[in-house]
Amino acid sequence: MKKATIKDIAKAAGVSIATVSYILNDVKTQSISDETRVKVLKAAQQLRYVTNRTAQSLKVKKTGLIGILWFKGNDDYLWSDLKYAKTIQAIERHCSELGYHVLFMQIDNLGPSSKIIMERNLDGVFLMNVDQEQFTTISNYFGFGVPVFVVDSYIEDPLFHKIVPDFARSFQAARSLLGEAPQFLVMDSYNNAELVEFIKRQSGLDEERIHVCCDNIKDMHEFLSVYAGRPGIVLNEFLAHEAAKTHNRLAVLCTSHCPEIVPQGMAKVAFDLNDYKEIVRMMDRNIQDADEVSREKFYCLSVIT
Amino acid sequence: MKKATIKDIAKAAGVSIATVSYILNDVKTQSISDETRVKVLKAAQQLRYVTNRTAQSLKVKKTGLIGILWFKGNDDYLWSDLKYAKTIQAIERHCSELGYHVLFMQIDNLGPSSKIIMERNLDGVFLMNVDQEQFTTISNYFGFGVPVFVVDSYIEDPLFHKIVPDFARSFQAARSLLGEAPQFLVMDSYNNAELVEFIKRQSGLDEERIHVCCDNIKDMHEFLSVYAGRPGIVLNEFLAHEAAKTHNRLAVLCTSHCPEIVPQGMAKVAFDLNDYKEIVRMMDRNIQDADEVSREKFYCLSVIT
DNA sequence: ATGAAAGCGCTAACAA
DNA sequence: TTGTTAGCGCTTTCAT
Repeated sequence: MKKATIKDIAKAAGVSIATVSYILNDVKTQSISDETRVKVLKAAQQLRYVTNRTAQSLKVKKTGLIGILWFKGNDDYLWSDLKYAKTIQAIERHCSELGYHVLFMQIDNLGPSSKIIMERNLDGVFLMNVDQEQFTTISNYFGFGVPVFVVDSYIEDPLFHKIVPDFARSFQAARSLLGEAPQFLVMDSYNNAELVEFIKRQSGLDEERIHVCCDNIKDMHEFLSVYAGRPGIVLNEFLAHEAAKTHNRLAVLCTSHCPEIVPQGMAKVAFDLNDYKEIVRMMDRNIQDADEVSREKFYCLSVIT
Repeated sequence: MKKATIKDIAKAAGVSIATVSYILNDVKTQSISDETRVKVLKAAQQLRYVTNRTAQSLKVKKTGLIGILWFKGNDDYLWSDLKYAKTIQAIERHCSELGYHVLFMQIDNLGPSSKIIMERNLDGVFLMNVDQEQFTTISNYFGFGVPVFVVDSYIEDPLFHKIVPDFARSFQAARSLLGEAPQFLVMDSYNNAELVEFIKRQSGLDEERIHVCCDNIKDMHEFLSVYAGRPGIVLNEFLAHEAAKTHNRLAVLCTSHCPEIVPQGMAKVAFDLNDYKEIVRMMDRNIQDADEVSREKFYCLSVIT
């Protein structure tokens, strides 16, 4: 029970393989008589033909494959799993809409893993949660014209597109939801140190009023105890749950993309994962036009309140 | 800046492409002089050669691609996202160990989507959360010898391998952790109705003592109110959190694979995702040996207490 | 409107 | 030990 090829169709329909290819691909520059078109299509159906994308890719030098490389540093936090799970879902959904398939890979060191980009001839790549060092590693791994979009990293490198939540607007929104200036910030951690710094800056708060959460939840509660009864901002729904045990004047930025779990009555600001539709479209344009000029290299996931 | 091919290497090293192929693939049946081996390897490195897996796949008729098709019915529960995110992570990790790459796809209807299996020539497939109907759809889509492993479905079809948590043992464990017979069961829902029935049976409880959770959390609390103060079992950590608000004699089966979020002091039974190592190995064997006899078609994720 | 044929990059059987 | 070559399934140019 072997799979049918265009050759089989050609034989069955009594035409050449070129003709079959024209018809199956609906090539516009080629005119085909209705008669043969029907003949071929019928044969294709009977033989249960499906395109062999491997062969097609080899020929057209486009695989239709988008890679998602997820750097899973040491942190194995639930919030991080969920955030990226949601992100991956959004990316896959929109890639799918445009006919792309998604290769998913967790990596812990970019060197060997990033070979996948070249080996598999990925058309485009999403990099999630990479730090500066990995960034430089990968950036000289290829100037091969593969569009690379980086999620949750804040790096000034014109080679890459950057995607982050719209922190500026979300802090603003949080403040206005609180109705007063926040006194402190508790935030989740990122592999990319620059992003952490960027977030801190955006919050407008002094360093000592900011706590970056690591594995130890005790530290957070200790930090929070200083601000008892004061209003503050928490990044990510899970930390918000913890903080809610001792604080009630909180606004939470839903960086894990699960606004539904924020405790009732707590002010929340979410981000729009549907923005990935536009982002994937942009990647697609980059793929079509190798030298498409993309002015803007920063994409901010828009705020939902 | 084009990518180097074995042809380029051959030219650079002054040998034939066959020789290059032999060396790069370390073909055992072929003896190669140390001299040429070194020459070729050096050239390969200099040219930054990486295998073109597309071409290779076409030739050897193995893509090294494993598909994960995730049926995301209507339910878009957090617990479900997390459960399958964790599962996908485990599968990817172990596939990676064996040199496979993972194609990830969310589907809402199996017909068109499952074309990916044929188009991309997937070597193996994991199907997650499919119901009976989709099952039959896909099962006649191919007897193409692609090993298919089904996660969270309970169907008697010798064509597929089934993977489910070890419910029998986990109920047992839960009971003994409770120290007494559970009076009720609250469980998460699955697309696969048979699995739901199977779980109910395994619990050993009467139908009316079992509540299957849908979107409405109110229903659950209503159900629970009947059993105030009585011991019971909850499937999945998130529901456990809800239930914990009114009940304290609970044992939770961690079907979302996040035992770390079970409230302190609550009895919990988890499942071992590392079992996927063996499962993926089994799939690998099936791939190598098209007609490998696998006696056992059921895999139960083992219990951790 | 249709077909012949080259060739994408690779492997492997066969020849030398 | 090394090289020649056919061919995997497809697209596409150029003839017919």
